[in-house]
Amino acid sequence: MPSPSQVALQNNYHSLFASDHHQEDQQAAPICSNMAFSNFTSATTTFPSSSSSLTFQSAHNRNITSGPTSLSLPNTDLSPSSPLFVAAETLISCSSCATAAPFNESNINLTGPTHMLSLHPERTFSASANNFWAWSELNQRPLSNDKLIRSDNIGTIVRDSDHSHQQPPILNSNNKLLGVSAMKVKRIKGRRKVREPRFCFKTLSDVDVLDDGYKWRKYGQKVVKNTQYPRSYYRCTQDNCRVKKRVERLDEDPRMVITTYEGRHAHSPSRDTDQSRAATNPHLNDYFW
DNA sequence: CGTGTTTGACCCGCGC
DNA sequence: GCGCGGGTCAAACACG
Repeated sequence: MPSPSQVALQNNYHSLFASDHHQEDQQAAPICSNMAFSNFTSATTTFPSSSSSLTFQSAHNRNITSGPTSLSLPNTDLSPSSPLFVAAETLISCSSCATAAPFNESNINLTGPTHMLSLHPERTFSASANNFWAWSELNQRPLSNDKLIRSDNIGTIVRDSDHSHQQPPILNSNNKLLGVSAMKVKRIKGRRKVREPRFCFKTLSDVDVLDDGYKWRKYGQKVVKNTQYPRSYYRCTQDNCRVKKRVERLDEDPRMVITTYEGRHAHSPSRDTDQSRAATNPHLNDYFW
């Protein structure tokens, strides 16, 4: 019996990143004959036609629930020129060919610096080893991480510290979708300290805290200025693991939950969760972080 | 009693 | 230097 949060995840999960800026380098990998996926660097997603729509399904939907519950994104959200980010465990299906498949290394051919979003080190789609954070090499527009966070209150994806010399990509102009930003730096007693990498995603969910396989302890809640919904702060309960996450609802669409992870887990997801997940669907871990 | 949440106070970076 | 505001702390509380 899945927990309420798991049910919500099964029913509603989709993870999506996109931004408005156009880039010239195009790299699309077909999943079915009339559907393609592009990574952030290519910044161009190909659709069968201007009137078609894409449907995102989670692996959980497909394998656990009796019928697929999915979210059809309106065409206005995904213009052919918008880059598209999909979490590694997300299934993508095409409205016109009725097929769905999880993104993975075998059915998608990705090249370039970074593509899909996953917190799982073994599921790195990046060309740079062990960097499983989404980032872009192409965008040179200077914008600090702080400004990005404060301008939209959504959160950011932050590059791996190994690449902190590069300039951050940008959110789109509508604050509707997400982008990638630079490392934020914090100092301890005058010494420069590198901030942990960040990764955030937007999820359609009834519950605020999604079951991501890790155990979290809430350590704070804050009402952020000019926002309707409070932001909650969580820390991983594992000893010696300093991963944190923030959870907040989107003002413009309260159905959406913005989850921002900071840091990398130094351990596997909690065993209990893994077992319950594996019992329900033996292939689920193939798609999960 | 152990574990997790709540919440007001505090810290600190940033902009002016 | 000062004020603002996001992030964190920690005591009190809730719950199994």
